[in-house]
Amino acid sequence: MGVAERKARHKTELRQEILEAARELFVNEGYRHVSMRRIAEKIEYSPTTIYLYFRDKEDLMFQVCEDTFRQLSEQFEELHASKAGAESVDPVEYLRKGLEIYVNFGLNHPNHYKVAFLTEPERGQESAKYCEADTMAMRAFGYLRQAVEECVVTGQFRDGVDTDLASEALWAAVHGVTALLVQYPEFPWSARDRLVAEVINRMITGFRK
Amino acid sequence: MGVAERKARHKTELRQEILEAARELFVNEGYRHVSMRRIAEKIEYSPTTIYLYFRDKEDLMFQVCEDTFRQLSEQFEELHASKAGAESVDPVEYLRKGLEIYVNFGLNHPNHYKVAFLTEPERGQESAKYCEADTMAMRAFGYLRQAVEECVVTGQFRDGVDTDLASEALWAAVHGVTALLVQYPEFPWSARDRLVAEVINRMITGFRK
DNA sequence: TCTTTCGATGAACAGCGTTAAGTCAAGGAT
DNA sequence: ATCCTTGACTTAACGCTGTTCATCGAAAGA
Repeated sequence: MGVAERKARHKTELRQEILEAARELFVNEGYRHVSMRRIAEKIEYSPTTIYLYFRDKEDLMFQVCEDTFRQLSEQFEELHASKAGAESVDPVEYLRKGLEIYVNFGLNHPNHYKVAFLTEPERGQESAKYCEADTMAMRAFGYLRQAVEECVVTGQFRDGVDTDLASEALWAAVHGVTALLVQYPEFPWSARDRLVAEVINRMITGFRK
Repeated sequence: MGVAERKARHKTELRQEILEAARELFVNEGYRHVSMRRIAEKIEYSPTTIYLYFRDKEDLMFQVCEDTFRQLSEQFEELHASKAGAESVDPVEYLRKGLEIYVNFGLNHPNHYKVAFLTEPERGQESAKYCEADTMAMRAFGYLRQAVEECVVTGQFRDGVDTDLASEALWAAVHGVTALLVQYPEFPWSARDRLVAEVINRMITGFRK
């Protein structure tokens, strides 16, 4: 009964092919400027075929972003793993590195970041789709929260710092600088590195004892 | 020769009517979900008439946002004026109030905020349109910078704080929290007020002596 | 060989932003 | 009073869009 398996394999392959074509177009041209017909053309299938694999255009983009944010999670995991190897790591420095990874990830994948966080969602669809517990973006947020908690329990942070509140505030801050740099690259910002470091450092200083 | 004047008056009236209809639709339903045809229907004119008054849909939205951000500038001016009346004002508290005004403005005009800062711009058009020097948004940023400078020159901030860098960093932080709250209102954030205050307070603490 | 299954498609729908050509009333000129 | 011009406005259309539905056709099972 290898037939069903071969078919299934082909199905997942085609699905992957669609995802890759869509990713390339979305990343280079942005969500709004890519049509289903162009994606179909790129993979040399009919536009309707895509709908056999993805509910609609938004779902397709969501899956593309999931793949990308999986990479972000993996970078966090690498960081986590490197900590296990080292002798002893300053929890605050660990947190700082995580925040830097986050911002750099956004700067290196601007269109994914735009779509995931800077695109007006379709009406009626929950805007919080990317925020649901089982998404890659939320998994990444989990790493951030963990790093913050480490700072709290080891007494690096001031008394009374709430882990959840602090995590959200830090996320908001790094999201802010990432979003502005990604969306308005032409704006005469101070040097990117300096600005990113400034946001991260000032926030951390605000929390640190 | 009152004829030309009457015509000109009628023209500006109709222009205003279009702006108001567009504002209501955009604010209630979001940029992407409002069509030129629906705006035209609302004002009981043909869709093409709108193009006699605005270059295209994006230009129309830009003008709507300019009107709204003018309100933000006015709120900053009010704050500035209230300072002139008072005996002596702590520059840091003045800055904090400005930041709070900014965030609350975004939370009170979520769709304007989305369009101005969270909408993927059309291809080929400069994304930095809202960032050009003569826009209302940039005028508002000028107020922020001024408030930061006041903190720097009165010695409220740590040594070596760069006014431009600090202004951008603060803007990034408040933009971040505003953007996340506006875009993902369903996310189980900590209480809005607390989160906003956390971001602002930690940043200010990071700068303050 | 006949039937069923199901992935893929062509044609179509309703809507979009935008443009070119045309209409028609009002104002100025003779 | 008639003609001409101006210009605000509309009608019709173009080339798109995302999406759906009925249909086709090849491969698998009976």
